[in-house]
Amino acid sequence: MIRLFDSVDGKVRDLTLREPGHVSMYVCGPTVDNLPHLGHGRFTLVWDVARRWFTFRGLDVTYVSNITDIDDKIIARSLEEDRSTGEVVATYEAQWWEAMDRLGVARPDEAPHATDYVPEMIELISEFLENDIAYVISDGVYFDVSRVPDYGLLAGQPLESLRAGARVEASDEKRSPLDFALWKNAKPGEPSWPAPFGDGRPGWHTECVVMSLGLLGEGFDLHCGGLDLKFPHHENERAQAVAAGRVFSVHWDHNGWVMVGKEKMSKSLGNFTSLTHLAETSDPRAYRLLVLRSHYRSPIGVTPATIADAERALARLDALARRFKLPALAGDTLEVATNYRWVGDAEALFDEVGEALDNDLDTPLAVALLFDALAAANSAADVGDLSYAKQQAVAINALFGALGLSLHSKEDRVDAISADLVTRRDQARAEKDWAEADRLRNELVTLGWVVEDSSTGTLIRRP
RNA sequence: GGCGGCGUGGCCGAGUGGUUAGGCAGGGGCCUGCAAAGCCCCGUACUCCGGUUCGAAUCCGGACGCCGCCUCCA
Repeated sequence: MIRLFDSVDGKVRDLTLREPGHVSMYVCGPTVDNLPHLGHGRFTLVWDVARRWFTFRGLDVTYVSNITDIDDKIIARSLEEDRSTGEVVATYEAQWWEAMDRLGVARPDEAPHATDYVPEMIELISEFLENDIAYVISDGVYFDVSRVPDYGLLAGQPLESLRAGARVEASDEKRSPLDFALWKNAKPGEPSWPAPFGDGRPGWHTECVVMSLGLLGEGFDLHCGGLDLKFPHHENERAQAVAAGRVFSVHWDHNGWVMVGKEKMSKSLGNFTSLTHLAETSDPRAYRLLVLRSHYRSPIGVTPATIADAERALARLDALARRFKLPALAGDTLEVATNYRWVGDAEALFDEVGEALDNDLDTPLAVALLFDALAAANSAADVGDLSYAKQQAVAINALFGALGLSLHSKEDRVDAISADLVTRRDQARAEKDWAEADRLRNELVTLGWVVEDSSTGTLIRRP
């Protein structure tokens, strides 16, 4: 049984499923108004890992994650870049998927776009207006949060204390500063859709309710996203579902921030590093390993230093893959445990790692166990127990694959000149001509190779 | 003001009331012609002050410091 933290009560509990054997999860996706940043990377990695693990365990996962393609920021961006919102969206959505591919984040089963659900949103808003749950003011339609008795459930505070601390000015026409826009009236030149309550565009909080319920149905299992979405975004989504008399997600969970120094990385602070930049300057797997090494709800610092640290750790994993000629796993296909044979200590390792991951996705413990196993595998191989070593190595590879981390064992293509140097070096070594052997090694190093000796002679690879 | 989180060895980062987290870096050793890769050993940490306890980094209380949410944000 998989246990997961629930943001509503702050407790870890069994992930109960609507349909046994099937997990329906909705992950709030990005607004494509700019390059994806490290914070996006974290949430996509965290929930990709969750999805992969559930799948590995044999659950049938339906993973839905939206693309917000209409929003104030997108409009602002189109003015800034002097091109249509459609072009802005196309550009940044393409960047988004490219970044996801580089991180090895598997594509969602469904990636709905907000603009494809406008009619459904209009229908919902109309329903709220009819029931006096929403009201019209000069700039649009607003949701009356006082109509939801347990508003504040996710915030962990009753409506009154939320209202007391509200930073938004209550001086406008809203009944409460916490009331939020369901529909924003179009200003000249802005993209808009016709609606009975005036041409305009949907507010952010409405799209996810409509899309999640539309694609996953009532009472879907898990709704997650970054911690910053917990309130007010998720609170407001839920409020709408409740007001509409629909059963919303049963389980909520949120991942922690990416920190920049002591501050949270965020759009408003403008302190973000793009995933595009990260991919250009490091092995994208390093970020995944970094994410795996900390708990998903803890804040993590993603800096050149921590990324480099992870890259060095990765080198040890890759060395294992080379040593045992392990196939690269993960990538687009989600691994499933039943495709492997778990016997002896491999089974024990799977049990231990599985227990860790089933317990609120304790990836740091899982990674620690896998590194222990790595040492054991190398150690066994060092003393000649190759069958045990290989068995462990295969299991380690499979389990990292289950978490979406692929170990690289691929051999680099060796050009004729380098191959010749290798041959000559092996010859020199056989003749114990160390001076010549070292000279040839230096030549290979100059050509950019890492040179290692093995029982079968000189091995070269790219760093 | 309300609500929530955090403070661990050089760095990153886990953690259960009492026996090793793990990674990176560093030191020593083994292996190696020398390296590289690999293996083994080492630091004996837990903001401070009280308390509970045979025993607390881990539970309780307090202090200090930091961060976040109550606008937009993954």
